[in-house]
Amino acid sequence: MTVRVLLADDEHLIRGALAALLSLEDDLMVVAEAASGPEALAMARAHEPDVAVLDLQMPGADGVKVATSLRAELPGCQVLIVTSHGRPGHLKRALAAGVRGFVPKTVSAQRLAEIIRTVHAGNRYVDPELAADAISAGDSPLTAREAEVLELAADGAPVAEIAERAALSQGTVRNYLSSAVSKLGVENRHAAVRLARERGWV
Amino acid sequence: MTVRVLLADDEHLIRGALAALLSLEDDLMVVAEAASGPEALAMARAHEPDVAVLDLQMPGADGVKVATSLRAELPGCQVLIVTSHGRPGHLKRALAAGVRGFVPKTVSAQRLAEIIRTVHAGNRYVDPELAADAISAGDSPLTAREAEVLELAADGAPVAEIAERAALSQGTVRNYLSSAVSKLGVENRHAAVRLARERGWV
DNA sequence: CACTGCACATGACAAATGTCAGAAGGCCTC
DNA sequence: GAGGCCTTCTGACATTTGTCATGTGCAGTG
Repeated sequence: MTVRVLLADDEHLIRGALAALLSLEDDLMVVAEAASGPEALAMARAHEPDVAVLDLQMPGADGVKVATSLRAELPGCQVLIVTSHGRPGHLKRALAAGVRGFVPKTVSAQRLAEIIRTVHAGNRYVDPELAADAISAGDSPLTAREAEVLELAADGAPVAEIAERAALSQGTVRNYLSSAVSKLGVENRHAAVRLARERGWV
Repeated sequence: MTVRVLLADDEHLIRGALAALLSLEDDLMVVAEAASGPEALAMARAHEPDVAVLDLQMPGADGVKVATSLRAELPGCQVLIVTSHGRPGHLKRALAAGVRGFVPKTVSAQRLAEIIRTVHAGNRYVDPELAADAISAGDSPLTAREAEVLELAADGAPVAEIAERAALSQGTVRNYLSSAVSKLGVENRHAAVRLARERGWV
């Protein structure tokens, strides 16, 4: 019984190479490839794969978003996320979206093939190191608004702009920013943004 | 006549897949693989490849640094850089370091194989799109100090800290920051940092 | 040699930001 | 229903920035 696989990654080089390698496995068959989030969805609808191997960062819609949609449209399709930069928060989001596997690109193709089988069998697989990171990073100490404001502050926008975009008063924005900064124990909001990014909290 | 290739990329999955694909070509032989900058150098010394295919972002030392060292130690080895995120400035730095080829990971393995041959033959190859970006991005308008200060400002450090680390007075730091901001035509230093990053000027 | 551009500085002012106290309404929980 | 936490606001204050004018010294260039 062969496992029908959908491969989505925006880097042609990697996608092609991966497809070739996975095809060497007798029980795996790459039935579709995609280079963007929306394309991955379309391909999934057209080919109904057993397992979707998605890159976390893709143009259009990221792996987690695609996974969420897939979950709703093709419940029989298991999702496995592959990523280069494993931020702890992403793992949490991915798991919440019903993703069954989460691995860094540092694994070998051999291992990936095994993991695809694991996931296809209905089991979960999370890279132990990423899992450890996620646990040690813990939950976000930020409230919903704090995170929202921090996100709007991400591109260096002044408070006035953040306030406008969030439909809040400037004072409120500064308060949220201030409390986020103190919760994260950093110097200023820009460092806060970076830290929250690293931890995957925004 | 076969081309002896060194492959360096920190992502095992990609490296392995690439090695497999390139090995399908009759005239290419992957003689060594590395997962970090220093390792790439060591492997190059040991195996003296004809062409080194380096990922731009690797732990230890990035592709351009490795290229610089290789240039000095193994003049016969041509360097080809492969990257996911092609920032215009990187291309310039790479070319200055004597790199013969620069391509994004969105090319196919087929194309990559051709480009390896091109580079091995002593010719240069730069992805047209990246080249266009680099040209349109132009040269950095920043002076050496401005760039230096901007870099120190990158992690959201306050002026006082930047001043200390650069051994400058706070006023001077603010002046540099201010002139960088106005040269880049952005709102504040944080946006300046982001823009300079994007353009590869820092 | 005068001119230009860069490095570096000071001082002063305006604007943005960070911090704090306080206060009101909403929601949840014991 | 009292207490706790979140959201939202205001006002006041200290600190940090951004901006500008202005100065010196040094290197390179026509």
